[in-house]
Amino acid sequence: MDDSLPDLGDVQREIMHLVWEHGPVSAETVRERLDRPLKESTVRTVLRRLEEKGYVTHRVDGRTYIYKAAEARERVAAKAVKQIVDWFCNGSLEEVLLGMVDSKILDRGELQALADKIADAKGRKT
Amino acid sequence: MDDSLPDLGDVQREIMHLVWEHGPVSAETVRERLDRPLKESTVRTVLRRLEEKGYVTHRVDGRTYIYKAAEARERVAAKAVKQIVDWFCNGSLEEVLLGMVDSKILDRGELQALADKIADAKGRKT
DNA sequence: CCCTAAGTGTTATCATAAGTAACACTACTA
DNA sequence: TAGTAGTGTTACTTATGATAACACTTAGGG
Repeated sequence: MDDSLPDLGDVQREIMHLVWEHGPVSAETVRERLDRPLKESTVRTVLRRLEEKGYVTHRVDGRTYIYKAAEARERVAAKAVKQIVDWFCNGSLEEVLLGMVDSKILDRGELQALADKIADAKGRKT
Repeated sequence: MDDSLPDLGDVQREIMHLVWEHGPVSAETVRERLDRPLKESTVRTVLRRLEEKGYVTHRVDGRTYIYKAAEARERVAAKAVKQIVDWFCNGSLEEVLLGMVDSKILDRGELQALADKIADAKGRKT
């Protein structure tokens, strides 16, 4: 979970979402809340693989594994973004942001607002 | 090349880099510049697959296919970043940026500078 | 005290995709 | 006209994700 994009398939991502949203969960809980109708064993397999990859950890409660996220959502996202920026824009985050404006993903106003908000936040904290 | 992360393997990414850096290129040119020693046919296969995925297009020059990028680097990066932001941070780019600070990928100073630069650029243009 | 159910460990199948490449076909050019 | 450069087709291997069955274990109810 380090030097590559979040190598997560659809199911894995969905499950990570549940783990992030609903705090520590058992496989059964995950299965219940999941949209798609998966078998217990399937859910457990996915959780195990997520653990192998370092996305979650577990503790044991009685006989039950309780999984929790190993890292916050935004951190995973942040690393992924960094990876993209490094791969495609030589590390220039600015370039990516401008690319977003360029491809209408972000409009100038939003970017401006974002810049302001960040500038503000920093002003207060530093 | 739309609703998912750049689904590119290592070789594919390397080749895209060459295409982006060196403008329109033939398979042979790519092969020459590539770090790893790949056979012609391998390079052509990769280029063909990149074309299927919409990352490059080609025109024919004599008997030779000349490939060029279908989309600018920053745009591909921008879309990828958007995907990440949507998947992991409910579309909040701000959250991701703060996540980057949080995971020491970006320090507050840099973020500040970035915010300023962007604010400036906008000020000039809008 | 033993059996059942809940939960885990192990193992497997299938599909897709990436990396790698050989081989066959075709059409200029010397 | 033959060789070469370039393409089209096809293929093999490995990895991983989605999915799941089945076997094993143990705590708790009867």
